[in-house]
Amino acid sequence: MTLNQNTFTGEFSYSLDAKGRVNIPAKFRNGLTDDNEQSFVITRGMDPCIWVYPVIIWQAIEDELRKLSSLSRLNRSFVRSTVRYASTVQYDKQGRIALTSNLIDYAELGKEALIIGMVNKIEIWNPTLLDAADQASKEIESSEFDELANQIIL
Amino acid sequence: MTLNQNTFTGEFSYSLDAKGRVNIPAKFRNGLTDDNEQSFVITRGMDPCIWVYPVIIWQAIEDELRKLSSLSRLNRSFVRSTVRYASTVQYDKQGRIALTSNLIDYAELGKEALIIGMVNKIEIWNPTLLDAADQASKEIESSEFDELANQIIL
DNA sequence: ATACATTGTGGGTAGTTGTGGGTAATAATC
DNA sequence: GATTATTACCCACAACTACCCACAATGTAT
Repeated sequence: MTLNQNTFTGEFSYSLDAKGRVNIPAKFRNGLTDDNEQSFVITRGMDPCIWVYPVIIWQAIEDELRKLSSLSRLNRSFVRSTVRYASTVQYDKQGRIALTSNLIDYAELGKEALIIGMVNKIEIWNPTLLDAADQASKEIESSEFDELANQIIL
Repeated sequence: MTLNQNTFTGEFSYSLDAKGRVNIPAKFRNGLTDDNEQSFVITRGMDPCIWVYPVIIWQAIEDELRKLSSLSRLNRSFVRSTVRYASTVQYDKQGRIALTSNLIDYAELGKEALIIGMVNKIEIWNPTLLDAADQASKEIESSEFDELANQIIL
């Protein structure tokens, strides 16, 4: 089955082990192109979660960042904040990646972890925090969602 | 018979088996173009039912979502809510797809399932819930239907 | 009306996937 | 340099999923 490559959808409930490892769902691993060499870049998300990019996709982001002039203070600050917590990880023979303690703290991860496909990247959430985020957005966004939904035909 | 491809109409009453599989009506399978590789994307409907898209149609949606920048909180939230429950499934040699327990719960499916063609997608309903939805809409919509009917030539 | 093909339903089996933990190699600390 | 902590690699089990075969009911053609 040749679907879109390096593309992720769906939600999975997995667990962090004592060593801070999480499984990458088999469906996601199988969708990875070979040039990624079983590797992802993990970094802080803009929400309180961990973002996981295929290295190939991440390289494109790096290229964009490279174009931003360091003369601007805003640019420097933006580049720093996106790159600062990023590291490359390769999954082991069981399909797991090791998260850094820094990122685990940031996303407030306990034993449970929700893994969510976000098209071009993956998010790792503390289920409780995601619920809270869902609630918060539900009230605000329903009308704005309608507007977006009008642009994209479901 | 060469009707419109990837297009679905009609209602079928099928059953879920113990493993959570449903048959896709033969008429729907035969209408699928080959580039779908016998596969659909299943996800939450906006009503309490399951939406089933031919992968080709879904890929167009994904491409739209990919264009939305993750810098906007609204966009992140929108992408997450659309993609979160979506997964690709391929039907087996008997023409069945396996539903996820998540979606079965959401649509409150028991043994009976109503499968309804919705032109560019398919809906899977709990018959009881569909009756209820029918009742609820009957009262409200008849006048609004008239308005829509003026835009679309039947 | 009969024979044949197709379609829907059920279940068994083998392979895959998630999870836990053990051991060796590397790095950090005193 | 010795000891401890951390990281990477390997193996093992249990749960789940995908694949296969079988049968019954329905529809179609001769």
